[in-house]
Amino acid sequence: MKVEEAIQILKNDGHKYTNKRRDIISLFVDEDKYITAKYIQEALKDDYTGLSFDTIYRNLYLFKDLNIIESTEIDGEMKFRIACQSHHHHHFICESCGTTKVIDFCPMDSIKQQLPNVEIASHKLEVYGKCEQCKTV
Amino acid sequence: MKVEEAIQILKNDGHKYTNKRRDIISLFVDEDKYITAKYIQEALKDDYTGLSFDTIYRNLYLFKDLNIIESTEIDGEMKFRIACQSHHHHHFICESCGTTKVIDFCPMDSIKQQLPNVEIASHKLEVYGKCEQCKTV
DNA sequence: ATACATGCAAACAATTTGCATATTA
DNA sequence: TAATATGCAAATTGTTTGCATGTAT
Repeated sequence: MKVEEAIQILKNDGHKYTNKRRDIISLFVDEDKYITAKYIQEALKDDYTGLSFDTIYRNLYLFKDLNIIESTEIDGEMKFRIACQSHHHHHFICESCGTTKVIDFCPMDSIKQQLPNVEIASHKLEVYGKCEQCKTV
Repeated sequence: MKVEEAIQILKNDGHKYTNKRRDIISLFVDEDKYITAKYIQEALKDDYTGLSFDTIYRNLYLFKDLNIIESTEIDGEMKFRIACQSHHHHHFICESCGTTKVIDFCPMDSIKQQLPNVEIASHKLEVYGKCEQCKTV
C-alpha cells in the first residue's frame, strides 16, 4: 500500500491527518517488513518530539482496524507491517530483521476437508528463518 | 503421552518427582488440549496447598525442554498441551475451549520450493475456530 | 469551536527473578 | 546431606487506560 492511499483511508473514515500518523505510515511503507511498537518508537524518536507508546499503540490498532496494516504475534510481542493488498497469501518472516517474503500458497482447501464438523474462523501460516542477508554464509 | 512416560523422562533427566509435577502432568494428560498457566493454577488451586505461578512457569519451561509438552502463543498468552508423539502434524484449535484436532497435513514441501534462498528454521500452521461442542447450533 | 489526537502517569497482565525455606533422592 | 523444588515478593516487559491538554478540521 502507498502512503497516499493509507492517508485517504484515514481521512475517509473521519480521522485526522497528523504528522505523527504520516510518519508512522511512511515508516511502514519504507520498511516494508514486520516491526514492533518499540521499533517505531526508536525510528521516530528524533523526529519532532518523538512518540509515546500509548500514541503508537492507539494508532496501530486504528490502522489495523482500517486494514492499513496487518499484524502477527511472534515471541510474545505484536509485530506489524504495511498491508499487502494482493490476493490471500502467507509470509516467510526473517527472525533477524523482520523482512517478509510472500508465500503464494494456502493449504486451507485441503485442510477444510479434514475438519468437517468445526466452524473455522481463521488460520495462521507463517514460516520463520533467516533471509539471504541475515543467514550466516 | 502417558503420565508414567512423562515421569520417566523427568527422572531420567535428573529432576525430582514432586506431587505438584505429577499433578500438572496429570492435568495435561487428562485435559488433552491447550491450556494456560492460569488454567493450571485454577485447576490445582484446591489441591494440597495450590500452586504459585512461578512454580507453574518454571515447570512449564522444564516440561517444554523435555518435550513433555508443546506450546503455542494465542492472543498474547502462551498455551500448552501434552506433546503429541505421532508424526509431524498441525492442529485445529477451538477458540472457546482449547480442544485440538489433528490436521494431518503439512504444506512445507511445496512452500520450501518457493523459498530457495532463505534458511528455514521453523513454521507455524494453526487453524482456529469453534469445535462441534462450542459452535452455536 | 469542536471533536479528535496526544502525552503523562499510572494501571495492567503475563511472565520472570532473587532469595530464603522446604523437600526429594 | 546435598541438590533441587517451591513460595514469597518484587521486578520486568509489553500493552492499555484516565484524564488534561493540544491540534486538525
